[in-house]
Amino acid sequence: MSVGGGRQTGCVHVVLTQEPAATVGSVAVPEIGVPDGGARPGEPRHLPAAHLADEVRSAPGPVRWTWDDTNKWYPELLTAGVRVDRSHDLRLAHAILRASALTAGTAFAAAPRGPWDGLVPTPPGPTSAGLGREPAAEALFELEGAAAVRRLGTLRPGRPGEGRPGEGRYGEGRQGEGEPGTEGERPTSDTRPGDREPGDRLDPLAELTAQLGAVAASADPGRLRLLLAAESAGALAAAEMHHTGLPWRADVHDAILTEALGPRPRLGARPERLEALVQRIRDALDAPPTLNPDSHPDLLKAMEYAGVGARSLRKWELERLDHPVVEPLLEYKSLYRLWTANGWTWLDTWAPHGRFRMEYIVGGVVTGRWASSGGGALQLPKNVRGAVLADPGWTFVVADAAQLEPRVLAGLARDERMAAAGRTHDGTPTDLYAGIVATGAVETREHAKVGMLGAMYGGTTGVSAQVMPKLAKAFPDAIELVERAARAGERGEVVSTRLGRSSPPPGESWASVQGSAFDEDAGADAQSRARSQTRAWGRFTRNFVVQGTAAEWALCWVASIRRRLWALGEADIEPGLTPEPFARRPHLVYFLHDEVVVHAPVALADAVADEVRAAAEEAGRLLFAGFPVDFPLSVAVVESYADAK
DNA sequence: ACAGTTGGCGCG
DNA sequence: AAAGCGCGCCAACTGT
Repeated sequence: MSVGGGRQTGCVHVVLTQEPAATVGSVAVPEIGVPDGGARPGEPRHLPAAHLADEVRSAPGPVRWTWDDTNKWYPELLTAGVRVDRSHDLRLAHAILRASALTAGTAFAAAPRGPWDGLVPTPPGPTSAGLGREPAAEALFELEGAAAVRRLGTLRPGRPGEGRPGEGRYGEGRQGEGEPGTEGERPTSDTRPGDREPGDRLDPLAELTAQLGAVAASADPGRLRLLLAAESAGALAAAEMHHTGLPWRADVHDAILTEALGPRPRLGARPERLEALVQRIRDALDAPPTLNPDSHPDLLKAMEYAGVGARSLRKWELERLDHPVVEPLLEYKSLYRLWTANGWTWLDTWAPHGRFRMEYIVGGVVTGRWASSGGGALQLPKNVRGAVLADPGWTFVVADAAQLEPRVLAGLARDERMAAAGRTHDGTPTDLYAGIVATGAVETREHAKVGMLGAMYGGTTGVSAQVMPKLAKAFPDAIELVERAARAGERGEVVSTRLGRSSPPPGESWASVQGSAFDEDAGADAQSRARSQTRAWGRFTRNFVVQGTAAEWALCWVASIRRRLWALGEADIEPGLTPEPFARRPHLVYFLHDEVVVHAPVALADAVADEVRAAAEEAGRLLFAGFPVDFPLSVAVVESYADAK
């Protein structure tokens, strides 16, 4: 493939652009950080969409495939059995670079809103949008060009269980900048469909050039470069996990449900175990058969009438009461949750053919964590994890980072004492909370844990508040870092993670609430509202630096695991249900903030475990080079996810 | 009839 | 013990 004049040693960007006539043009520019800093595009080549997989497969050297949105391109390539090694997701990179404090003052940050601002993520899975596979798509491309691409990006193949939850999450257009800052409001964005002009068109090459310029001009190009590479690698991993899916045994899931709830009921009916509990609840409350336990107002009224003395239905509050209704009600709530959130309907909708194909939204959380849409990929309850069973001849390597956030805090603050608490005298990594106890700072592991959580979340009450001063004395650097982040947030300032992802500014209504508190005639309630809002934002920024940096560690970890697993090569094994290009290779199947699950041929399990550990060390080095903080994992090789930990 | 909010709980 | 961070999802409820 002729990738143009920018080709040097190392990695080039190849920019994929959707052309109006359903062709794919590719353009090459020098990699980030070439001496002149400029982008020198090669001649664009136009080729039929159907040829792209071959193009990628036969790329002669290291290429960073650069595209507007990973999910518009990669699913089709995976379906064709082609894996991409490196990528640059312009949408994700744009969002980071626009907000980062490291690029403040660059032309990129100062530019007015454009078509790349607030793009709505494309859902995963092969769709008509990327490569124009479907005839209808091609026709539209010819008619309307890029505008049609965007519209088609919102279409998706039908699924079992139409009208599935979360459908409205994806859509045309862009997201607004968001106006966070009203009381209790989180800094997430609202969709503002329709505010893109019809003539707007994404120009990936121009955007890449602008992004490379912003990185080069930033306060720390190295960190941003790492962040963008990790974010994009995460997008590849997420698309691959959707492609392969998480092994899911419907028969085992059904057995779990039947055991807990009774046999699957006819549509619209309660399972028999739930029905029996409803009877017990009604009896205990002396309530009529019309009492609907799913209606909070109804139930609270009936409980008040029966003199139970509950003012809410929260589990922890019910547990404190002494009344015959408590036990059946708590059990009902728990089983009801299983039934509605992860019952037979969920199984049919999300894991119909031996795989749960989760939809991750990379960068979907302000802190940089992944979000998910539909299926609740990040909330898989422990009681159904037994259905996650490896294919015959395969096994799972499950790994999670031990005490990730406090260790990240130690690294961020370069707190040598806290880092040292995470290992024994001979340097072996150990339980960080036990290590904190060993320093004499606090008395019990539970105190160490609650204290650290309080420090990172902004806890102000209970044990957490009691222990904090002790921690501050023993680990002044770490505590100082989160306290400073909190104070910055209270002043309305932006804070940043290790690699340069920055928190959103508080927003206009925040300022107006603050302003009204300073009025001459400000009432006490206005002042207290402002104060409470200020503190809430401080807790947000306090947590942002830790949670966000932990997310960066996890991104680097996943990126490294992904690369290392591929390097392990193929095993001599029956593919099972896993599609190419992973049919005979170990591959990531699940990611949960600080935990991964790798589906691996049994013969490779030990090698996989080694690579996962090596990847954790690599992630630590990438973020905190030269600072001695460890990121130990607990690793288990198991047939069932339920058996991990 | 439909969209947005609320209370509650699942996960880290 | 039950609040301090970040989410998604459900059903019921509220607003239009």
